Amino acid sequence: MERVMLEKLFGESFPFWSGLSSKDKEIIFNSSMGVRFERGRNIHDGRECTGIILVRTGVLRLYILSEEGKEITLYRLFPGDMCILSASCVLNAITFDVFVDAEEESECVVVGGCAYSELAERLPVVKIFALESALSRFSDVMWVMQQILFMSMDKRLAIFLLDELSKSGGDSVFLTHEQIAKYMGSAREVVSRMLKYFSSEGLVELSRGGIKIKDTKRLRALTV
Amino acid sequence: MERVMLEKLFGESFPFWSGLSSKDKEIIFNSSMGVRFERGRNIHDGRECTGIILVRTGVLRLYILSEEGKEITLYRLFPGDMCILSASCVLNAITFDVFVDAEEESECVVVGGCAYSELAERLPVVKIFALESALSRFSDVMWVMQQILFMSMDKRLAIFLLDELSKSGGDSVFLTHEQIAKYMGSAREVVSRMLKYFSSEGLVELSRGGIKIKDTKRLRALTV
DNA sequence: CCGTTTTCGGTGACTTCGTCACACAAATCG
DNA sequence: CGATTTGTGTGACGAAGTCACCGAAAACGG
Repeated sequence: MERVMLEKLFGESFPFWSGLSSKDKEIIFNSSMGVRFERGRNIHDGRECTGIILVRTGVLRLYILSEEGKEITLYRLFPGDMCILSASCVLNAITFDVFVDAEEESECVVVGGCAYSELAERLPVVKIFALESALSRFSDVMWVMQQILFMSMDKRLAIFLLDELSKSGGDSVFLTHEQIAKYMGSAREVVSRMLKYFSSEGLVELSRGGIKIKDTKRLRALTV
Repeated sequence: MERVMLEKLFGESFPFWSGLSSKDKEIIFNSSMGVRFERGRNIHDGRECTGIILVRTGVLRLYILSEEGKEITLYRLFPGDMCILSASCVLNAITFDVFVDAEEESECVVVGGCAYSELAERLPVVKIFALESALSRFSDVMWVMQQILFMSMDKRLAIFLLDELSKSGGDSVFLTHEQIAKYMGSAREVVSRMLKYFSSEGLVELSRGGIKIKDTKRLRALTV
């Protein structure tokens, strides 16, 4: 990856970047590398400190994993997003394991956790940025948990579909029931059944691998 | 509250305390006050910035609340513990609402959020301490969530009872089924039923307001 | 092109957990 | 000592997750 491109990326991702000495920038540069992850590939499994991941293209998914293999998706990362929870050595206050997969083929830049950590110990702004980033993810996770724990399935699915719709822009959501279930922390059968109900009510139209939203208004009414 | 006592409390609670100037200490002193909360009283409801709460005696309970009134206990605070999530103005990265109740009559010292915030903006160590404290609570909360989302009721209840037992020291847990259900994010009936099952298996002995643990070994076997 | 394999979705039976309604006994209090 | 509050027991039910299995659509490999 070219230096100029990294410089730009870091400038956009790290608010403290412009304040760094060129020596410190060098430390970050030297421990960074561009990586391409193929679709489905596991990137981080909670054990070692993978480092800070900056997403340039594609989609990453963060999740927690039970002993029986059940996954709960915490959130997804899109181009421009940063994954701080994969840098466990920077955040030693974090003691639970998160897993990160590439949902789509993804190009990322990974900043070595140790290099970042070294800077963070010397420069408070660097440390504070990492902590605040992680903390704002805390809020995201709480939102997910409140959804799972407090809301009924129909409401959650309606919220999910409308949210996907607003992200993509079109009138269809191209995800399998299996994927939706994973993102929502539910089971495929449950999603299928609910979607079938939505379809019977004329809210959506189903096809293999895609859901066409027919009645946004009534779907939105479910979300309140 | 006397100055000497506060000085001691802050010294034990804030690792940065000894490094503060006497002027900064004064800021904290002036915005702190000892408060006594009666049992059952709500202390913080997520709206205003109550400040940092230091528990001297009693028990506080942090929880989230659904629109329908369902509560999920995140964790409890015992003497010596600090509640940082009630200082929302210090942690603007936190966007969800937590509620804090006094579970028992409790004596606390509340440090005004704004005063702390003022210091935190000037002194990185102060800010970093707040962020790291909050982040380590993130880990606690994730542990709770993993319990709720991944574990079966019998396992969770066994874990809970043994945990309470190790806290109190004796051979009995003096909590009502209602309280246990609240702490575990479940329903009273569910806890009652499971306890009755435990009792029928000879693991515990039930009485009004208390549970005597009879067979620690078999109870522990349930937790694996 | 066709046959095989993989992926995706549908379905019924069952389990677990939470909810609701109510009943009753122990504790508390005026 | 009677009335109220608090703690617990219980059955019926509902929502969601699990399991087993099936068939159709898509992808793949000769």
